[in-house]
Amino acid sequence: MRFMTSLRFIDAVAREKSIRKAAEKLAITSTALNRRILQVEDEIGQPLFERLASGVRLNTAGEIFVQHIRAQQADLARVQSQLADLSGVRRGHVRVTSGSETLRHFLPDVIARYRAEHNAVTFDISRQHGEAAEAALGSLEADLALIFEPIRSSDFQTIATARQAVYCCMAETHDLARLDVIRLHHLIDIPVIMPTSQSGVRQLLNVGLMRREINLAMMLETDSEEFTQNYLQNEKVVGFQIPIGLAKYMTEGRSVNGLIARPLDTQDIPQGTMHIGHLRGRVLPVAAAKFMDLIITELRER
Amino acid sequence: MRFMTSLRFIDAVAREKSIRKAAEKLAITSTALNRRILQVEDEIGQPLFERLASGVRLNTAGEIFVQHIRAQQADLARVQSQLADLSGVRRGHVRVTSGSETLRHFLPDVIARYRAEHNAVTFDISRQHGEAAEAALGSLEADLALIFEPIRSSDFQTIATARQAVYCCMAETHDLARLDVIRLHHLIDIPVIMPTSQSGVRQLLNVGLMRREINLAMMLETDSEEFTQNYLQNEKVVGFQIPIGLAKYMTEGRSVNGLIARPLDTQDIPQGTMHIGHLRGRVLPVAAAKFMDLIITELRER
DNA sequence: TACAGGTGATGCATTTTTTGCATCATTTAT
DNA sequence: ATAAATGATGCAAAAAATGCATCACCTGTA
Repeated sequence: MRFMTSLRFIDAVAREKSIRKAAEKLAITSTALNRRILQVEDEIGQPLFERLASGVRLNTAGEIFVQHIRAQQADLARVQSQLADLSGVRRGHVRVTSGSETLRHFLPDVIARYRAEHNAVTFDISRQHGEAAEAALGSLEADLALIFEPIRSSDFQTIATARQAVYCCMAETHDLARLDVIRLHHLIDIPVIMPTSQSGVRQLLNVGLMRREINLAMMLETDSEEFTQNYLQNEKVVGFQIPIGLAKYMTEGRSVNGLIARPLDTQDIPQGTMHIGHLRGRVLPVAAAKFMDLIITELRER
Repeated sequence: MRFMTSLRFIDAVAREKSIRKAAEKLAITSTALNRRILQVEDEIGQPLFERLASGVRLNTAGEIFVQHIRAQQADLARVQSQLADLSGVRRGHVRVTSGSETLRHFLPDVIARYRAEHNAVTFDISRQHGEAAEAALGSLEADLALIFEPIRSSDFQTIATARQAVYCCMAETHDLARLDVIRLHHLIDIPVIMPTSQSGVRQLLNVGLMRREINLAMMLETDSEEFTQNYLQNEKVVGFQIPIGLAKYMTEGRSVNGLIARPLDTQDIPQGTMHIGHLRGRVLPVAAAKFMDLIITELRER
């Protein structure tokens, strides 16, 4: 898009905080880039960047203007998606940001199902915890976010939610596997793997542990679902997960790959809410909107 | 704004429905304009215009794209206004569309008051009846609309309303001037000037007349407030107006320029509502938003 | 304190893009 | 049939964008 060039360049400089670095990324000389910026600043009637010895930084006007640029880019993407849609091509690009919970089973499933019908649609999945995910929506780097507790910003517009209880996850040979529902006191002196403190699951756990004044034998803290699941197969420890992060049927008590899931009693650990939504006030591209519809449908079936 | 040139050109062609005509208005040759359009169509990947022998016309893709262009232009205007505002200049441009009711006293008053404080703000006032006013908001040709009954589109976001009774307006020497409140049957056989049927006042009148099965002696139908007011001074006829369209103090029974206003009994003619609002989902430029605040304040005082 | 390594800005020649003229192929109204 | 519109296109001229070399400046380091 020729007519977006100058704006795209400004966005790049704002991100790199340096004209020369941005120029390199954009594969042009710093001279050309510098002059484009000077020209736009001239047209706007005021500088957008502060010039520092170490590079440049957006000033207040620049912040406002770059936000406009990003909104414009996002809207252009929506328009292109809509145009592709009406030409019957079903092209498009969807940018999703999510906590780690959905990355293992849920999102791969949903995306595969979506692409089975619209194989010209491409995806961008970024893994970010709640706050960062909301920021990504705000700076228009992502279209959709799946956030598990809590929602901080009022700029996040929730489209659908799903209540999720916390499950304990362990080898099927684990002593606790015999219980149908696990109480917190069962976990005393049992080694556990904890999610990191940014995660929603961890925050729910903290609430319950605090209230009951229970300390768990935390043997390891990680934000990697992959590590946790694999480790559980090797040693008799307990991990935590919500249904959306578990393989299908595990919530029904079946074991998968030697692992089994048991719910924590909701008297001990409250249920959390998974939020699916986007930036308030945005009109999503067709592809993103349709993908969100599918997510919501799938979510209801879980 | 160089980076808006191509988009501005396309908008112009869409409005003129002809490349050559648009080129003339834009003070360039049709060749240059034609090629810019071809270039954008090429980048978009599909045509935006249908080529007819009599000119061009937007196709579906074009409609979508032009709507995007106008949204961009409006948002850029908002950004510029915001930038001017933070530089302390208080520059800006406000485009208001309104029925005729407010053009005689209300808007001139409010604008004068606003410009007394912010004299670098310029205005654009267009007179349009309800439906057309809403369309102007939709195509982003106007920022604000003042509409007196009824609101048709759900895209219109009402920010404030004011109830307005219908008044009879006549020479102070008119027989009916002696009454404090006028009933519909008083008007039988009295010559009246009616607003045109698009106007909200006329529609309120129609409702009451229909219900009471009364026919008025309509001597003239006009959409010109100016004509009506001037004519009332020459002949003993009755015109209709709402308070916002009257000079101050006329609703209190005082005469102004030999004319006097008397309310129609609300049992006969229901009160109407004046709506002030903008296109749903729009973020208004600073100047427009502040001007709307002033309108609302003034409205409450009437 | 001097200096090396980084930053953005600028003059000038070169390349790329845009524009205008002349003209073509079509369609519509007379 | 013909005249008068329309948008498209080849080609040369004008304008704009780019790249190179270099300047002026700041910062951290020896």
